[in-house]
Amino acid sequence: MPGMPFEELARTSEQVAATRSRLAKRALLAAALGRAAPDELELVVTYLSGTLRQRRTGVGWAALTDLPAPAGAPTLTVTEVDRAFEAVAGHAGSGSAARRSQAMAELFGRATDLEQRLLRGLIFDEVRQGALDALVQDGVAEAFGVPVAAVQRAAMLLGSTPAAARLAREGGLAALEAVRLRVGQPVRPMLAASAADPSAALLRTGVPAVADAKLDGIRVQVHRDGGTVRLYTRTLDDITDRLPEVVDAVLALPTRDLVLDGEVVGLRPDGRPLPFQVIASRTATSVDVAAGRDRTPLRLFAFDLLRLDGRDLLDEPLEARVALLADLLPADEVVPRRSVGSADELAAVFADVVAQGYEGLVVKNPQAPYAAGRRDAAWVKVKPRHTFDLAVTAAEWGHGRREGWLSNLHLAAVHQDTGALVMLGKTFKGLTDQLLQWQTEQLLAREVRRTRGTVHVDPPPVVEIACDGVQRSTRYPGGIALRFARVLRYRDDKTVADVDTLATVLALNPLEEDAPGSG
DNA sequence: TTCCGACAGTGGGGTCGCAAT
DNA sequence: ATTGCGACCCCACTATCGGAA
Repeated sequence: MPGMPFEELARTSEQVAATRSRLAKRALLAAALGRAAPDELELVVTYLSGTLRQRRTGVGWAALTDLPAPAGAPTLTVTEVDRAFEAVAGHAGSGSAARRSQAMAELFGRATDLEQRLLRGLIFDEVRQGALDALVQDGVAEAFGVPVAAVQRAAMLLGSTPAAARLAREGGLAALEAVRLRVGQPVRPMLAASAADPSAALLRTGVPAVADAKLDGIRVQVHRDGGTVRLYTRTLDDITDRLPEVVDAVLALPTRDLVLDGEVVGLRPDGRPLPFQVIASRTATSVDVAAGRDRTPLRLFAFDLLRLDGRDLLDEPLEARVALLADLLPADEVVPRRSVGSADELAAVFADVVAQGYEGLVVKNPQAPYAAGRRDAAWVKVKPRHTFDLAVTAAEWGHGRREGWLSNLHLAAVHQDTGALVMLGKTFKGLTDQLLQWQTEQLLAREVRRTRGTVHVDPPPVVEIACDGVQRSTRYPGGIALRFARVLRYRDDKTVADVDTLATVLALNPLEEDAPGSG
């Protein structure tokens, strides 16, 4: 059994990239899926989604310098490519970078030019063919003659589109519909769309609505099976070992098995949430967890219940799941929430939670079942928006569809004492194509200096910037950086004399609290 | 015919673990 | 001991296609 040529996938990817029609992309994907051998289907699904099966390979750009020239003729199979990545992933750690480079050189040396391009795309997560997991699910549905919704649901419950594809091929619709939520098998989380303000959110969810306080922490999915608890992140990574205090809290619940969805945060003595950075530090490390737990204890705030003591709740309406959650958990282990019946009421709740230090609200349709993805916007998040006028001191050339345009702007405030410009971060968000073109012309006309990839300008134009807040930074001279900055508009009526000061930006969030445990 | 939901793309800052220096 | 790389946590926004209205 020779196996599917990798070249065939490379050619499919090239063709998918070449058309903008989604229907045409879907047809190309379906054709390739239909040609895959049974034991290679999951790999084909993975590669056509633009990803590798191995979550971490340890291979980055440093390991891909000095690659051999492309092979003249294709010989690689899909399975051989997977084996090569499995080998380097296997000795990421014990092996040396040199060993990984060597293995990659061997793989690339056997790949044609077209294949090398796909390999690079898979490694760097930039295949850019205009099709990712969602479109591949469409392709799976077409290839095996099943409804897309069934593929989506099975992929959600299995946490895997390749696994859903295998079921679709082997057992059709019946096999897909037989998939059930299993304790210990993380499911893809339901996501929220976003809205500019509370009333806009309410227009999408309808009235009445459930308004949950939005906590700025780490999303965690909890699975308990008797005495065993597992915790998973949004991308379904297992972080159980990093949060023993959360495990203990779940074990203390009067239940045999459950699956619930929530946010992990830490609280200050006054009950207000800790900054995101502090929480991220705790959840990102598995070294000396006990010390971290003592210094910064974290807590789970649940907001949804997917299963309780053998009973599947995914298809129950939110209000029923929420009621069961309230019965099961102490009030201080559930996200603060209110039921609201009007836009005025919601606006008041929004002001209230923001004043209490929460990130905002997630407004929810009480009738909606639990379903992965953003479909139908049953959940809508709203956050307060802060704005500043800042100086654009430089801009970086864009990539991909922004090739040839100055895209990523360097933003600076004015120091209130010295008058010097202090860089606070960058942004490329909020720009229309028209604005990209316009700003490229404007900035080039002000060019004073150029370094690799960056054009420096003077005098700096002024932009109105929105952001979610500020955070500590070791990267920027002011010691702070903007969080989620985006361009609202250029202010041609303003000059650098009108730019906001560092003190003004800092006033948004004084960051006066020290690291927990230090005082 | 127009509208709008879903999707992909373009990247941002911070933090950690680990290997190389 | 420090630095650089890779991975992954949080995330906003625009353009586009194609089905819905």
